[in-house]
Amino acid sequence: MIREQLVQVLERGKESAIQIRRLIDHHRRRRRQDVRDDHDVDDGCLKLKLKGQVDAHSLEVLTSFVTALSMIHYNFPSFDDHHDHDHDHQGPIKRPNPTIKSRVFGDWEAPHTPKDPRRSCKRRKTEQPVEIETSNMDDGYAWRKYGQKVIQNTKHPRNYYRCTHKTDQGCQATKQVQQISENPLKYKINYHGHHRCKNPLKTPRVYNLDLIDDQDDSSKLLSFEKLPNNPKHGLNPILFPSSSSSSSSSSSSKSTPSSSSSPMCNALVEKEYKPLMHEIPSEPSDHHHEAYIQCPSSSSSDLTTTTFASDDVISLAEVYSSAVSPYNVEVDYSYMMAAEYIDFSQVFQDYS
DNA sequence: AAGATTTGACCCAC
DNA sequence: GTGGGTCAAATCTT
Repeated sequence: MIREQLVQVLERGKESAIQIRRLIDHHRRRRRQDVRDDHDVDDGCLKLKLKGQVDAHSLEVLTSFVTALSMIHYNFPSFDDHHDHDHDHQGPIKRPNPTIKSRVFGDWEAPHTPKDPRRSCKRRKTEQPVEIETSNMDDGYAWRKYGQKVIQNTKHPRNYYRCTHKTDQGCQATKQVQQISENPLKYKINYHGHHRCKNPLKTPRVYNLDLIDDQDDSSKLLSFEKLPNNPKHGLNPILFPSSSSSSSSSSSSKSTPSSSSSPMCNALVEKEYKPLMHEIPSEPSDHHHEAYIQCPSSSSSDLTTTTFASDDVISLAEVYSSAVSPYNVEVDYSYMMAAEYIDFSQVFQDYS
């Protein structure tokens, strides 16, 4: 059973990787064609659109890996042992005896000693951190700073963050952020542990996605913001076509999503919108809503349900990902991992 | 007042 | 003994 799920998750990642390849090839061909035909090419617009599409697919690839690894770590803890021994060239890790120490999502907890409460929090990190370099400090998660340390041979101090939900939900995710000396505009971020909290994201996210219908040029974003013209349920799911040519016309008479803080938002939300989703009228909640999701290309009977926070602005891809996740609810949140984790500078080098 | 940040001290691995 | 990760009280911010 686990094996099938694992294959399924990885297959999805593979499919998305193929899509990325196709998108880039398609973009290259189209560009060559435009140059050959002597057409004016709005390169900036094209690049933005391609980036959005690649963003979405790369998110799926990343999610596939994260989900698969989580499944492996969770279901095959013995695999971790072999894995560590194989890759640790400094000799075998002195791992505590599992019979007396508990395993918590890849980290080994020290035994609890009431005399020294601090010691119970010390643990040996056996899991390799995920290391990225980025100029964007904000990865969308809610972090709380708990320390700062001057590290040898570095110009800037290292900052330590833990998930905001460590205390209320026991989330083990932490990250270390350090400014890179050679390039102060960039940060090296090490992520430790996985988010196990129910609501890891601090703000709604917006992605520019064109992956629902390749012929249709529009991206589709769903807003769950409360609008005055729908007082009954307080929910007004909206489909925003995003094939905008001008930059900012958020002053549209119609409503815009609540997460206007997103830099992509104004560019995306412009033209008239039309309802796509049908909310479930029963039990409206202040915080979460269930919603029927209908794929534009599917028949009307083909509906799935999912739940999102009332002020979420999310992409259809996230909805689909959430709805079809074969694993469990925890995994669903990994679909919302920050797209910024991927460095696209290489991908788009060709087009700059 | 509650939540976030700062910062010196503590603790563990090396 | 030292460096780095974490704690927790004090302080700041909202």
